[in-house]
Amino acid sequence: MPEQQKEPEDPRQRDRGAGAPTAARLERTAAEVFGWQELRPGQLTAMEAVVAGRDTLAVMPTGAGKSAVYQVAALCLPGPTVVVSPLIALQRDQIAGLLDRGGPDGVAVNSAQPAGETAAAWDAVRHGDAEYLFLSPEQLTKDEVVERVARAAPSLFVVDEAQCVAAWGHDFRPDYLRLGGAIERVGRPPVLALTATAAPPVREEIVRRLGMDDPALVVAGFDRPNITLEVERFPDDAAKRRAVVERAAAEPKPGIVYTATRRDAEEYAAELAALGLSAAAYHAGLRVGERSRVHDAFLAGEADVVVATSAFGMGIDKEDVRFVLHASVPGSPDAYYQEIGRAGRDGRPAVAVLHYRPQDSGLQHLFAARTPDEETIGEVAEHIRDADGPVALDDVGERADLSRRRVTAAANLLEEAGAVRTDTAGEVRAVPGVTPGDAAARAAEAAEARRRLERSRLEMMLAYAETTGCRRRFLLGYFGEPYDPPCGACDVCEPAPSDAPATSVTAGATGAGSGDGQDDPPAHPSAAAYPAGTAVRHSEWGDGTVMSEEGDRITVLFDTMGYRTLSLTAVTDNGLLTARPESSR
DNA sequence: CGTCTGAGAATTAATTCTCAGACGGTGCATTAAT
Repeated sequence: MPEQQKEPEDPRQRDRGAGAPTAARLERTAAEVFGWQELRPGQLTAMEAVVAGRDTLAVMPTGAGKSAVYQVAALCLPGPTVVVSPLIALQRDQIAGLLDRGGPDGVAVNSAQPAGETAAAWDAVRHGDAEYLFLSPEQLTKDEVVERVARAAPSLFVVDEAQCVAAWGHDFRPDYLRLGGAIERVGRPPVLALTATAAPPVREEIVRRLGMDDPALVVAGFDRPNITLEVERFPDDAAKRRAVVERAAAEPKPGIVYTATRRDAEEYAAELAALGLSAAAYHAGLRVGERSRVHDAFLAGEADVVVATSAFGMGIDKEDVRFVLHASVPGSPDAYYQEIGRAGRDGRPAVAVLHYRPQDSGLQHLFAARTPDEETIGEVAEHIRDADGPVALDDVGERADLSRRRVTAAANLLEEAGAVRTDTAGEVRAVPGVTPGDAAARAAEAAEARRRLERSRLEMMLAYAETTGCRRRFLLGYFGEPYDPPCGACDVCEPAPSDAPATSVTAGATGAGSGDGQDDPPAHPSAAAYPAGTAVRHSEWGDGTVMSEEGDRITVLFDTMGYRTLSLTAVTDNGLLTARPESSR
């Protein structure tokens, strides 16, 4: 597999005296303890940074390669390693994987295991018998847990599936946004954040929320050239449903079909089963037993197709998934790339097909529009002020009669708005001079900015569905990776045989002038003025950064407005955009 | 934002239509009732 690697950190890092011996030690550990004879370049780079004591953000597309980074690095550091993982099932898999490979012991602390097991886990941590301690972010909101972890003096703090910080932290699982505080409280060990998919603003948010200091960024193998990208557009629902079912039946197995609702998952699964396929639905409304049965059957190769909501995905460590179909458009390119990334991990051909009907974006629009109500934020602000000193969020929740989740989400927003601070004991207090009314208004403004970003992500997803350019270029551009089309593996660069007239020739494939109008337009003179990464200021939308360029259009991520695609002609004609020095950020 | 559902109306007796309201995704931890 082609492995691309970026090291924006100081290249001199490699030449430091300890560099080479560290690499050798890491490689030896990987081979002797885990049986990995070879490390990929990205893996080794990330391990070296971690062992050198540096905060590190690693963006790597496959599950197996990511875990190896902390598993090996941990053994070259003195104390235990804390691994924050979003799903208890994922923690179990990791611990079982360590056991299978004869690696060091891992233990977990969570609500789903018997008290005896938790007690044994803490014993193992206290006696230095556990190299890895797996926790959910929620566990780290408990003083008792934080104190026990701090006493164990961890030498590394890992946040696995770190995209959850940005994707779930704002509403669904707000304790993700409080991990930075927890890291401080357990002694501020070096932080390693791992994710398969993170666009630049998501990376920035992970770094900021976790309080990472001058982190090394390792991005490896972002493109997945063996996955063919297609979009099929449908005006009506019935035709779309037929196409999804037919495609799922026709493609080589196994595969995944993603739906927007639980109900759709059930219906598509039933239709496929009626055709004689081994198909099962998977969503969060199923009983735990049924979920693990479907999950296990898929991994064991006993199921042809799993039809699922977004609940199915993390922890699907299966190499030979041949297709990922979307029966509805997801809410962002981030979610889409994450989901199609489960196809073709073995490097063999796979296909990702988005079945697009514009009305389907309505549901995603709703999700992106939801925002915490100002009244709740105001109430929380008042209770924090009335406490007249540091107060635990649990107590605020009790007094305000609000769920812990809502209180935490509100407190996070208030903190972002500068109206509340969290102290070293994890308790919150009001910032003097800010009235609860002001606080709520500022927090609501922060929430509104967030909502705009979510909506613009959805717009980018719809733009992907409607683009007339290379789809790979579009997606990779969104993730900050320049790409020169044609890719030869999307429906734009290489139309499917059925709708490609024999005479049509891919633009640029031959020098012969057929005059078919496919020639690229001449580059706009000012395109060069705004390469990806350029910091710009818009007269109306404020500061932003150019994310990608395509033809005469550039896509800019504005700090408070989200993603916007601009016509360069309009930009230059009206003087809308000025470059600004990077340092003004 | 879009779709489904159920109540009630209208209307060629058992369907058809309309309209208001509900609902839609992701998981942890904790608690209460068996």
